[in-house]
Amino acid sequence: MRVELQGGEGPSTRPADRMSKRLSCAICGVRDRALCGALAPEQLPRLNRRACQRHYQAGQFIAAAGQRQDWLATVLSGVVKLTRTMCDGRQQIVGLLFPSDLLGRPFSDASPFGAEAATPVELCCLERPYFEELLHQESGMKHRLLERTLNEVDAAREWMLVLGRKTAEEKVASLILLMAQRLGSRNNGAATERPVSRFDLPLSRTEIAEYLGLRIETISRQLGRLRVAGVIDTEGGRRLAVRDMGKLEQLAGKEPV
Amino acid sequence: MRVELQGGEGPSTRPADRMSKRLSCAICGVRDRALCGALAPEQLPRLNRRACQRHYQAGQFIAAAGQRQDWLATVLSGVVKLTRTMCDGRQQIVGLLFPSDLLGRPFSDASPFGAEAATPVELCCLERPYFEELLHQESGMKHRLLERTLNEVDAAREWMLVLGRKTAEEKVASLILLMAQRLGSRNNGAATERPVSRFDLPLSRTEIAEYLGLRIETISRQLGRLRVAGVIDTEGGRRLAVRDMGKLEQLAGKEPV
DNA sequence: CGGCGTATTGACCACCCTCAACTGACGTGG
DNA sequence: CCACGTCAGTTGAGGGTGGTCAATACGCCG
Repeated sequence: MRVELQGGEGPSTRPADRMSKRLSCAICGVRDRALCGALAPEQLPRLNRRACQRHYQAGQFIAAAGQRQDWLATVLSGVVKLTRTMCDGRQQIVGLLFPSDLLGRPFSDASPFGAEAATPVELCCLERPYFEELLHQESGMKHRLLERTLNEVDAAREWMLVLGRKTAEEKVASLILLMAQRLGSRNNGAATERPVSRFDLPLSRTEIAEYLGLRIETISRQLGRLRVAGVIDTEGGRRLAVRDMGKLEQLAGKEPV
Repeated sequence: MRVELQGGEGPSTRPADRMSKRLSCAICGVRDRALCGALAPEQLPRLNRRACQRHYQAGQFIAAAGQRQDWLATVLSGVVKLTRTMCDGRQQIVGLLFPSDLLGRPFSDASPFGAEAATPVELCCLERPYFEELLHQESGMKHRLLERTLNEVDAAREWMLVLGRKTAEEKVASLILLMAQRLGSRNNGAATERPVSRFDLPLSRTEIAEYLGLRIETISRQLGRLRVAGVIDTEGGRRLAVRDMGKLEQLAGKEPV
């Protein structure tokens, strides 16, 4: 198989599909941060033609655990949760994907984890064989994937500390902090942004509990405690405002150094 | 910087260092599984000259969290634990490295995790700049690293289920199962081997507790329960024998499918 | 308004933590 | 040779955090 990508066709000769505007890499909001940001602008039109957009409603399944998945995707908008379920129904959220993150397990047909839309989600999908061939030809893209994956290992291990050693209060505080960091104003997903102090939680109480290894009632109680302590404000079910970021970090058990 | 690797010098012309035998890639027991297994045999002598072996006793620190680490290494023998510590002393083991695993965080000076020898450890070290340059030149090696890192993400996420959702008994059973899988007879570290039913735990009770998010007393009690249930035998502190592997898997909450 | 799903609050309790004492192996030194 | 200290592991008693079950409140929509 040979992926043709170099022969950048001239401008304004793109195929006459009506959806091309919605798929255009040129105006893609996450390209600079996604894997495809490693490609040169001339390569985009061809990539564009192989990409296909998919939409999911909140709660919809994107991929089942252990199932064969014949495409991979970049998250364009929304939040995707990766889950692991035991046979008796106990479930753990093992990761969250934000815009620009890659969904899918390269070089392996089936992932042991399920993927589910936590909010409405837009994906930009590529067929698996095409995607993997692209990786082999574009070493810059492969390098980006490697860096991303290394960061994900670090993040997963960091979360192991949360799950294994923190109290319920620290867990909830850690989650709020994580959300405040990743839900940057417009550039959702960037980790380096300054934390935002007012946002909608992309997860229900049940999902928060599944991410923190707690029960839903415990989440409610701890959020209540944080509210009466003046650390946060909760307005309705999902709207949340951080009143005292320093205190929140302290409660999350963040290292001083 | 240009890493010279291709010019394979002829046989029997190797430099007259007295330690070369102990460093020889030719007789290295983990090469086929380690990153350097992606290199052609002709490339080994030069790699050999840049590699340096280090030894650690059990309990010795290899790298401190947040500290700059100017080399990376392949684990030749022994078990390395990766730890994350909170300012009040609570500690979580976030990963274990077995022979052939890579120690260190490529493309980033400092890792947020500490590395400590759980058993006596032998490392095969390369300077960071040399290692990273090698990765750029040898795409096969880079690809191996990518696959390895993807597997590590999966393993870390799998462990998040253990930490977040399993009971103490299931946690201990899961750990024994993990050890039985990774401590293969001679090829320590290979994940695909059939589980071995008799081995020495590479971790103390305290370390097991730190890996499972439990207390040392709970470990003792759960091991006791597994022993009276006839699932395992404990002979002295660390020697352990699995009497009923099926029951152990069941207790670990392993999915049937 | 009534029905439904999600979130909150309360009462009770179990699992695991905490603290403490004890055992056994090992090494040192009188 | 045994006394002694140390360290890792075991065992026991009691308590606290978070789980469980149930009732209630709230938001959404027909």
